[in-house]
Amino acid sequence: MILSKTCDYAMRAVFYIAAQKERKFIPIREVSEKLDISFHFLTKILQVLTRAHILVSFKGPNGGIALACPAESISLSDISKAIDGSKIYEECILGLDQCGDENPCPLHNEWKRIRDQIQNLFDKTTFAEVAEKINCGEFRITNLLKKNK
Amino acid sequence: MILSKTCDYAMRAVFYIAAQKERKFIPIREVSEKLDISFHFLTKILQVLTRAHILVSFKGPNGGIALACPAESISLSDISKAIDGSKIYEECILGLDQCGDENPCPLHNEWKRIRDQIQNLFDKTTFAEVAEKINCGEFRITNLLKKNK
DNA sequence: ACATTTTAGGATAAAAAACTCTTAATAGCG
DNA sequence: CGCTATTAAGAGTTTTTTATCCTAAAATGT
Repeated sequence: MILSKTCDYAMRAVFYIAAQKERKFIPIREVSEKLDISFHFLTKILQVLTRAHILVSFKGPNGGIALACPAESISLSDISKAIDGSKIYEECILGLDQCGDENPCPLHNEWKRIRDQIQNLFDKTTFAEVAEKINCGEFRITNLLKKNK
Repeated sequence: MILSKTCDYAMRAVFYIAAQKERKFIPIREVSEKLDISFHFLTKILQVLTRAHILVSFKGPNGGIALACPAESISLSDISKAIDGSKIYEECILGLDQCGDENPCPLHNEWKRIRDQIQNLFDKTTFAEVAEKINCGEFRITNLLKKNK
């Protein structure tokens, strides 16, 4: 798993919010129900994004959360870095410290190429693009199967 | 982290063994000391590889572990699958179930391309190649810094 | 002022991953 | 045979990640 589960939840939540163009504040409860993510846990995760100024929140009736800036200016890597940190973009695939062009592991050169592609994908993909894809209806951000309960 | 820490240890251990061309059975203790991995933990991990018939083991004096087949015929993905399973080659980056060409998530197409490259790298890279790289001395499989103790 | 809706945050629990320890089994050697 | 070197196996612990629960604080409408 390249992204933590926490980060997956965060991404999907922000996808959902971004896809609600017109609306202002979306209650976390609604997001949690639509995406089938534990409300309390999601609340916690989104607090991190609010503190990182990626989202803004508003308490009280008609409250909820909203993007802090236009979806065009938020990239996937903003979320991934806020939740999981930058390590996926820097880390050695074998977990070695200071693996770089100077002291490479045997897979460094090959892995670096792939890692850069991941970074490039996450950097260049904005939530505006993803929101459009979702709203065109051909892509989903929910599970097909409900969790076992 | 794309590979679990356990899998990283396994990879490095097999790298080490593969790099000892001439020798037969290498004691796990030696591997654990050279790579600075907990002996008992490494033992556990390598048992999995032995049960998967990637390694063979021999108890008693002059015992140890060795590759079960020539290093040319063991690929990185053999180890990764034995330890972590195949999920990294199949999983959705957002953690959604059944994300494929039929019910894609918004990142499916892009992620699939990258995931296939990872699979390709792991499938095509054999331990013979890596062993050669290690023996030529330009690549390392150990940490530079000792763990905090 | 009060009730309602909502986020914020702490405290805790459950599950998974990483690591440790102890004991058993096996093989070789004197 | 009995000693030693070595892996095998399994129980037990710690740490990290994921998830739940409860109470407080803020905003709104009446």
